[in-house]
Amino acid sequence: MDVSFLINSLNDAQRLAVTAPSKSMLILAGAGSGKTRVLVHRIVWQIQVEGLSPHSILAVTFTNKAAMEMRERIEKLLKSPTQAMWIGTFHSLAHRILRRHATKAKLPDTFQVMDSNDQLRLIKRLLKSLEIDDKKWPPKQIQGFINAQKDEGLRASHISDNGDFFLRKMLQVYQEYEAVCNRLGLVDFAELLLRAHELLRDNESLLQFYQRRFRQVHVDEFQDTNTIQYAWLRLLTEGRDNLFIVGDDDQSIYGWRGAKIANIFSFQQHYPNHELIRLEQNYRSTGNILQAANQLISHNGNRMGKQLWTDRGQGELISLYSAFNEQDEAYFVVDRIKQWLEKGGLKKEVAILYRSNAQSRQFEERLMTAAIPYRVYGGLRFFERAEIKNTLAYLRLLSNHDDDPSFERIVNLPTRGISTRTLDNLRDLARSQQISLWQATTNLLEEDFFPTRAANALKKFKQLINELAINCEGLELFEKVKLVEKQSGLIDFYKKEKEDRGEARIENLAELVNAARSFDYHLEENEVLSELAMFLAHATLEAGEMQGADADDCIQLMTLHSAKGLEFKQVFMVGLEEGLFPSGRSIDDVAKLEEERRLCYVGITRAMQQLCISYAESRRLYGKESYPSPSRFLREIPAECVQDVRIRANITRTVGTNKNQPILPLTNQYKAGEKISHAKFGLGTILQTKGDDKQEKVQINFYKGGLKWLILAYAQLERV
DNA sequence: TTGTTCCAGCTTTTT
DNA sequence: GCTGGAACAA
Repeated sequence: MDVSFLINSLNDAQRLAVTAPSKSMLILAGAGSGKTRVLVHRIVWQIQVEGLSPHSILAVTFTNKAAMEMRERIEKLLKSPTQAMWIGTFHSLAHRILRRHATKAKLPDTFQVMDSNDQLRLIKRLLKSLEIDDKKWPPKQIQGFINAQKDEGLRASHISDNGDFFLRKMLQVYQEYEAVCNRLGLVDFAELLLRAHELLRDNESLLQFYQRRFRQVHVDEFQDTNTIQYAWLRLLTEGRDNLFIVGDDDQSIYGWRGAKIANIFSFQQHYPNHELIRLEQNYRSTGNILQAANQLISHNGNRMGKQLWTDRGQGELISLYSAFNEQDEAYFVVDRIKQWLEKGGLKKEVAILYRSNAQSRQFEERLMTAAIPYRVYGGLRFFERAEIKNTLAYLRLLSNHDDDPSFERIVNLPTRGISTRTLDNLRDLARSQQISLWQATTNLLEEDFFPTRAANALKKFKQLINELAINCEGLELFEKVKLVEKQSGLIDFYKKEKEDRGEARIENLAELVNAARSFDYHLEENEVLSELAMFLAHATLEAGEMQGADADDCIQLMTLHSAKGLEFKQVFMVGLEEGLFPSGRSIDDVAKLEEERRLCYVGITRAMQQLCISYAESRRLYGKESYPSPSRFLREIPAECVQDVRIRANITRTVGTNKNQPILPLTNQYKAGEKISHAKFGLGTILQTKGDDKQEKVQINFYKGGLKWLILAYAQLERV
């Protein structure tokens, strides 16, 4: 068979990666170096040349969008459908496995996934019932704590509080939270991964089954994997030498949500036979842009090392604009956009990238007055909208009466006269008897516990849910959704809202019916679940593309984070000021600062033709005027790549020298619960750890000094 | 049960 | 300086 089409279009490094014989591979793929292309061609190569069945291929991504894109590109190249191939996010694959082996995973068949909002609500409720002060133990922090532990593979029972009061409470909530989730059949995002890992770890035969099935495992954006995700990959592949990972340590920007660049280094140890290939030829940007990016990122220590290059010439210089204030900055950017459009450029080729969402407003206002259409990324997503979540809560309650978060959400929505007092009674009983709110309702109604009014209201609610269940029987999925929207009273409820607002909500409800109509899920073997339950899981795992058609030609506004993976001919990177970018919260922490620098690197490398960087000399922030100094990153970009747009700024831009970071000694790993002593702050207990080994940070609760994050390498801690 | 007022908090985001 | 959530009054 002629497979030249698979390799003709590739450069040498890409071809090596695609055609290497089966073994573990690490592809260090720089920005714009054709990483997805390599992944896609590699998979098709394995099928068409190595003769692998699509059935035996596993490909893991981080976002649903990336997974879909990969599947489409493979199908296009392969010219045949790929249903048999497992391509998906870590979470959706974990979910799939858990569905198939729910019992072995100690989950009820009807288990449902809850999103972070539901999780937070559940934790808040838990704190109330445990009578824990949410001032001292903020729910958000507890949520972060629980998720961080799960990301590390730790259950509450694995962690010892060592007598630390603060930590003990955290653990108590964690433990209680685990119990409630188990009782209610609810699984949060981190739990999906942890469960899936435990399932394979503890079931030898099952593990062997999947090891044999997946002859090749591919991972995209490997630098974003966290501990448990990597552990899961290791279970499936270690010793089998069949793990193919693609990543870029310089584009790791998600450390704050558990991603560990160190996994790349670990990979090199755990898979000693692996081959390392660097993709350094860039097909996206001009020479100037790449030179700036290379120079900037060279200020980071602890890199795998990589130099992007292009054979396409230097291109235009990078523009630098020093704005008087944030309004001037927006004015300038929109002015340049007008010029771009006058020269015949398209709106969708232009992106404004900022560090924080709050910065978008200035640009929106100016674009609006200039009557230039734009699109802001990152708002609420479809399945996260209140009206959608409310409808889904009804549907969830139909499929699982014990789903407390859903019960809480809609028991009095639309209002049906159920007071907080009544609800408190329900919660008390549910808590003391370890039953769900639904069961508590049933029990208390039987006992004639409530005064008539409350009792009637509750009966009405129960009756409504039961009736809905009966009426839904035998209906198509979308008819169920329609019926629930109508009979629950939600539609009438939203009709009463302010006109435009209510109308938008009702439109969304109609859209939900459409989503249900077009939802086609082919049940696989072993999957006994109803279509409804699968639809609900789908809604949680894939909160939905942010709305607005891609086809629309408009200016793109987004954070630097959400720009990762995208490219634009004209990029504006705005707000390069100390305290904003790098963020003020990262300035005195080496690891965080390096992540900010990587973020800047990501921003620069989004630009294909023109990059324009700006900063403001004065900026209104949180109601106060501030006078930030220009970002340090500006000094790390070589002067010869840059031109000042106005004679104004006189920041010194020197060709950055490699600040050779001292090689810090490898530090001891601390675990939550360990007691330590610090020269200045005294005694304390470790709460959690974060970051890579040389820049590992620990959160410590000091007996005297309170909560602190310290860098282990500098903190000079001693075990007690 | 709704509307008002007060107050904290304020990077980044996916699943 | 704005927002969302919680506490409170009518």
